[in-house]
Amino acid sequence: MTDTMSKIAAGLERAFARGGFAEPSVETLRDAAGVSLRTLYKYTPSRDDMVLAALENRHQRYLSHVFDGLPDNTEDATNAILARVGTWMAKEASHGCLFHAAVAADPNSDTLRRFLKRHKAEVASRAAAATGLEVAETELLVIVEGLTQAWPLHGDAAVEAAIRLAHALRVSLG
Amino acid sequence: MTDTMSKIAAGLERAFARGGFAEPSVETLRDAAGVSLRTLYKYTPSRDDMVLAALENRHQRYLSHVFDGLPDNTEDATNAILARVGTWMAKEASHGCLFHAAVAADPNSDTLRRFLKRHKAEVASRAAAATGLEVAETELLVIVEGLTQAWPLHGDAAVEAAIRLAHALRVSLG
DNA sequence: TTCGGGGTAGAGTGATCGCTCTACTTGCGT
DNA sequence: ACGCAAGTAGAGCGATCACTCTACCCCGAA
Repeated sequence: MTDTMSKIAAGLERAFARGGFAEPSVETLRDAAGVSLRTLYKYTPSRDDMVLAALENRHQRYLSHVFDGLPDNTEDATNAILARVGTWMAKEASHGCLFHAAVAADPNSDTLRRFLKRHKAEVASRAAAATGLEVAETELLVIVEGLTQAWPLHGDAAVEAAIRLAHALRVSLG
Repeated sequence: MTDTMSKIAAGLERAFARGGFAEPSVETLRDAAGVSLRTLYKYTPSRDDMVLAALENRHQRYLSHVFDGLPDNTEDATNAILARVGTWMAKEASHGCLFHAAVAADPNSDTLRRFLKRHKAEVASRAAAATGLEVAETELLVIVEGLTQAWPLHGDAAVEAAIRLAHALRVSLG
């Protein structure tokens, strides 16, 4: 990945996160990317490609933020993951999950739906491994997704509720 | 609400549910509503009003589907609510929550954000009352939201995971 | 010194969009 | 019988959109 490409991807992610996927015109995206229209189209030959580039950037940054350097103890790791999802929402995603937003804006795109599925599957699998809750991966996904959607409405109270839910789940598994 | 208005609202809801909020043109919406362009604009004077009319219709139908005629026993009611969310997803919302989709398509609209908040607050409050879990309303919202988001990825396995989570929550509350 | 790859600036194009307007029809109360 | 409210059909308008194209600049290697 060239320097120009990563600069473009970061700018596109910022623009779509701010304005959603429907509204920003290609000119707005160009300004956010900080390159000329010709260069933007060279690296991302259509607006749809710009969306994909932004999501790829988002995917890597999200995984990094939530899963890098977790504590070894599985219960500590569980609480850390949920708290980090909260800080991610606060700093980056006050409007909600960007992948769901992309699918919502164009629900009939198979490419976007596959991208969403891949992203969530990797999140769930990494969370299951770090928390030691592999036998309840779907429950874990429900908690993380629920927290992501409830955070815009309840803020940190949603984080605490998610942590209590995860604790109850762990207890119920013995 | 006149006959024409409810026919329009039902058609608009169908059109936005199928195509998302960004893509369908007003001509497509007119076809879905089954009226002339002039009549459509008489009842919903702008495309934004068409979105609001569709969401209002959705709100009523969703509450009806999930909460009408629940069993009295709180544990049965809990399972029934989560199962009904699953059947709702299967029949009506295979692309995800329509309210989140609307906000995602236009994340800077205060009107839409307020609408989303009102909808989710009413869902959470009705769920808390029916399940007897008023002290854990936020946890309940996390479960319902998590189920809604996880269903497109895992189908009925998400419903079962949500039911297990709700059970663990009830046990942990004593 | 020259030349080519990779960048900028920005005008232009055809299509599509939200929305309005004119002209006509239909059904009902008096 | 008549008038009016409420509907249909669809052409037209101005703005905006995604995308292309021309013309130019800069810099490092041969």
